[in-house]
Amino acid sequence: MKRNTWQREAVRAALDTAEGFVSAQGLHATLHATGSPIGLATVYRALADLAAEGAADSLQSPEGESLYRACTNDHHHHLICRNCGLTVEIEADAVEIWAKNVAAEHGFSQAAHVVDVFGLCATCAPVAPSPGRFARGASRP
Amino acid sequence: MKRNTWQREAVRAALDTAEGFVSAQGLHATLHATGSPIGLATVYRALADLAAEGAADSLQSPEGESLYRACTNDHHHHLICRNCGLTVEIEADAVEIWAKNVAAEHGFSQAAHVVDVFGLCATCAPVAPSPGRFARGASRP
DNA sequence: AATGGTTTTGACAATCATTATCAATAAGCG
DNA sequence: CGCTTATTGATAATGATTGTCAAAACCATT
Ligand SMILES: [Zn+2]
Ligand SMILES: [Zn+2]
Ligand SMILES: [Zn+2]
Ligand SMILES: [Zn+2]
Repeated sequence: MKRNTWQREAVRAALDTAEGFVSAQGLHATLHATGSPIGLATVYRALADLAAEGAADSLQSPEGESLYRACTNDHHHHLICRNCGLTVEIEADAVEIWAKNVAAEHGFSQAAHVVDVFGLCATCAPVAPSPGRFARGASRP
Repeated sequence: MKRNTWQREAVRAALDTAEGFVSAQGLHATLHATGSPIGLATVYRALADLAAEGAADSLQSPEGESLYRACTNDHHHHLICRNCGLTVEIEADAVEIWAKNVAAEHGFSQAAHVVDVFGLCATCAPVAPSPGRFARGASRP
């Protein structure tokens, strides 16, 4: 049976207040900064649970770090500024259908997909195009 | 000045012969198995260079490992069996257009995108019920 | 409220991919 | 052939994530 602990609530609350995607380490630091004595491993576990039960959305930064965000419970994707981390939720029914079809056409089942768009937001576009946190890994367009 | 070494050629050749995406560690193991004394760090560096100059395509497995593949120089995406690693190149003009549009609509520039579909291939579907390796990372479909 | 079986926590060690070091090597050039 | 300098590679270091396991917390039940 799944039990309710203040730790899990703390992580859920911290996720809700967080702006954009955050890492487990980042969330743990934030929680500590607000006085919470929660353990790092617990943050990892709570985030994994939240993602597994659909309460959190997760993706991997191009550097390989797992990032989490409170999920609105409906499937969507993200448009992420690689300089400042600004994240916009986007829906794309056409992509959903395409992904489902392309998997089926090749005999694949249990298909999931990774669809994320990285770019420079309107605010960051003018400034120096320094290779920020999200600078590596994406397929070249 | 960039120099030509047999190590870089070995990595390039190994990438060309590799089936589907391979990790740096995997390529290094393969090279060793064929008698090459190339160092692990060198494989990492060569792969990073190849990816940077567009000769290799890279993506991250749901487990966070960086995978590489010889790039055919034209933009495409991949349908990957999460059990055996079978990879199918897929093209999706609709997705390309969508990605470009959604970025523009939100004022994003220099947009790149990550679009990959993971699933179980026809061969692996009957024998792999465990969702283990994909429990984390990708957006839920 | 007290009990007790079970789950969860958390400090710490362990793992594992990747990167940094840095002396030794070798590519390219004249 | 020698020189300059990029490159290599053994190894240490890093850093995120996971495993361990005794102690603490949860919660149904008494
Ligand atoms: Zn921005
Ligand atoms: Zn989707
Ligand atoms: Zn397969
Ligand atoms: Zn594309």
